Amino acid sequence: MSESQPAEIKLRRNTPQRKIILEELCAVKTHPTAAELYDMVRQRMPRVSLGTVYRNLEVLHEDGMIRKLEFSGVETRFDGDTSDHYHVRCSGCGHIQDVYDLGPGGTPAQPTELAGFRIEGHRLEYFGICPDCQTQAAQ
Amino acid sequence: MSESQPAEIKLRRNTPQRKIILEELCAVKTHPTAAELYDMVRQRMPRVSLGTVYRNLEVLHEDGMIRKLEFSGVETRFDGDTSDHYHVRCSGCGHIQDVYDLGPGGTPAQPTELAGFRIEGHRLEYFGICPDCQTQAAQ
DNA sequence: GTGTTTGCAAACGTTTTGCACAGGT
DNA sequence: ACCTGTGCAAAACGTTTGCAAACAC
Repeated sequence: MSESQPAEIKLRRNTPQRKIILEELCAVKTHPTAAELYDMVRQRMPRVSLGTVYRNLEVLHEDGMIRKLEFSGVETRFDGDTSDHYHVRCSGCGHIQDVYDLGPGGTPAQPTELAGFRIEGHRLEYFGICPDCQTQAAQ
Repeated sequence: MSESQPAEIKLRRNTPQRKIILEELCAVKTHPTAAELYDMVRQRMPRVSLGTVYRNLEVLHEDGMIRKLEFSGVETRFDGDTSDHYHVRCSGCGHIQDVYDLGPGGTPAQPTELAGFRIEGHRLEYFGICPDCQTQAAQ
């Protein structure tokens, strides 16, 4: 309800769980799912729960510490690299690769090759606040 | 496994269920979820099942009759309009609006306004076949 | 007749949640 | 002391699937 622009900073306790989850995520160049991260964290902290991993990933995302890769149709993956880049996903094995350079123009106009991938297509989706919700928020 | 380029046409039986599902989807300019479509179809065919709706939406999508809007993080929505266009999704209410013109350049470079929406961001994701899977497929 | 499609219900995998307790500040 | 964060387990959610019967061709 009270989602303001600068995303009011919430008070956070600095728990070892959150610290380890972030460390593990930042330590890899893969883009693990919550379950994969859960396995990684469990090696250092055996009694951690999957719910905690989910809750902390959400918190870290809210605070802009990590990126959430909600690739359509498949499980969410997470990225400790918050720098500006895009992703290619393999339709075959699901592997996700970082893309830092979209090539000349930087348009979505379908490149045929990207980071060695044979590109089949792309998805460009915008999100924002619709006219109705803007009106409602103004009150 | 055998996903060839021209997508070999499968033999389809022309069932009333499939016909009605397609009709209902094409009749609206909204982008209904499978469950919403299920409700719509049920008014004309009370005994239809949700599984049938899902199966037929998949079939219609395979055959290129409809578009699947796998907006990240939320349930899949469907679009009877197969023409080339993009979508904006409202972060507030979830409403999805068609966008036929991305504006000058047609780049993802964040427009601040689109179809009356105040744009907060965009997501551009590519999909294709990774080098490893290409090698594997070549054999 | 044959093989696809259906309705039904149960299963699936991911994510979220309720709860009582532990622990950071 | 307060109140956020935790582990645990169960629930919720959207979607898929197994099956026997029904139906299109």
